[in-house]
Amino acid sequence: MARVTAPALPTIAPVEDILADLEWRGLLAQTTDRDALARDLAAGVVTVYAGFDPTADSLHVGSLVPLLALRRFQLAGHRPIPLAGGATGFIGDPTGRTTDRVMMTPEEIAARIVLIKAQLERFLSFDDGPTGAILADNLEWTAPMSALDFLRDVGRHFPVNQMLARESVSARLESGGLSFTEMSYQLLQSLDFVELYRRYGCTAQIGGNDQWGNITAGLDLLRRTERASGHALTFPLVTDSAGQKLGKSTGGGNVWLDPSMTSPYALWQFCLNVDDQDAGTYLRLLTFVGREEVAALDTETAARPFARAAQRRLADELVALVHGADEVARVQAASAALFGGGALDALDEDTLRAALAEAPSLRVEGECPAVVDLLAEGLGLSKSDARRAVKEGGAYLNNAKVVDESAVPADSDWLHGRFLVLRKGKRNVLVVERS
RNA sequence: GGCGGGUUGCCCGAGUGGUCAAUGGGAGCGGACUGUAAAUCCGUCGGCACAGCCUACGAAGGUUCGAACCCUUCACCCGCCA
Repeated sequence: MARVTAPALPTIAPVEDILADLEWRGLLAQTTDRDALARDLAAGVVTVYAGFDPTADSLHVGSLVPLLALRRFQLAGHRPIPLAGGATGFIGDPTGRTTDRVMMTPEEIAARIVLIKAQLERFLSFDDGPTGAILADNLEWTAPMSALDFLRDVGRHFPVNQMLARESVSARLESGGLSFTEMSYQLLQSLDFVELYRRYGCTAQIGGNDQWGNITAGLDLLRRTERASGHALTFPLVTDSAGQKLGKSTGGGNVWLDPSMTSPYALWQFCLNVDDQDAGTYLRLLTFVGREEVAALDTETAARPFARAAQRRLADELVALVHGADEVARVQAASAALFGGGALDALDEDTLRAALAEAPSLRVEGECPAVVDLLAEGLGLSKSDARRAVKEGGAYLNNAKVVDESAVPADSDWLHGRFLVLRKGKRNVLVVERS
């Protein structure tokens, strides 16, 4: 039996020095005493945690930075703890916000936590060994605590003048103030660090650079209550070359990990459309591809930008990481079919069917609606938007421009008698199937 | 509790009785150019049964032939005072 020749995705390049690797990837913004951290990492298993608040029903591509960083630590022989913010999600982190968060009901948060936890579990190995990951939820130790205990045991250690000085708080004071509830966020996060230390000997917390204040607050609390010292490590806040936060699609929406919110196809397309100058950066941040290979891809992209080698690799790696290697081939086939540029009637039925599963699609029965209605329905546009697309010459039926706003697909338009490929602009494709 | 300021479309932000679906900027979308990239230029940018109609300027009432704009009450935010 011949071995399967398809490359094993995702690629996991071996790493000798975790800190050096993080630095090369552009994942090191600040650390507390770096030499001490390096010594601890070299001396044995270090338990590292990162927190994930349930701000939506799914994590998004941006959340992958800390999550994959946990995995990087695990691969380097350390124990990762992904922490779901069942309690902190209640409060809402004021960091980087100018107004109060909208409070969610406990039921909403609980439902979200279930979803988030399932996603956190996908990226780490939860074996019984010394580096097996531990899934934690800060509601576990926060919920049983009384308000009095909290104020006495935790609040006591927080000088208000220091809290006020923190960037996340002072920024809010400038822009209209914040509630006591929100200001308490840093106490909760600090308590998490201490609890994870007590329970699992966790001595390091990682997060975005905007979390620096919250993380060091935790270190302070750890020192005061446990007389223990820990480490903080933050990543630079990643933005693309246009200053957008990582993981925002061109449409402005988040690129989610949940396939029902962002399809594998959409994720792959998102990667393929990454700016040339961001592709290498993303490869470093969001994949485990090694140094030499990334350098080669950078060179290749600079030499033949139109081939988008880095973007393609990023797309393959990320889809494999998030949705599994099996999904990659399907998505590639769908993308090739829909963007092949050739005559669509040359495509075979199987390819079209595959595209149907990956790309936005629509099923019609009986009489076929007008092109405008199909676009609106299938791509989630308003009728006005769809009509406008036609008016502006941006609507295509089987790669032919649609000029008439009231056009209805003719019988001869159906590929293989049952498929239509509609497009709005260059990259929004819709496959329609009739039964 | 008192006084003052504020609440406009996805965001910022003009407008202060008719000419306002509401100036401008950003984001987004479409086109041209390309490589499903960037930059640039042009267009577009509430909804719909689309040469028209409907809904909108925090909420509810009122004045008026006519209100985002004037009045009243309410909600929320900010500042100062208690």
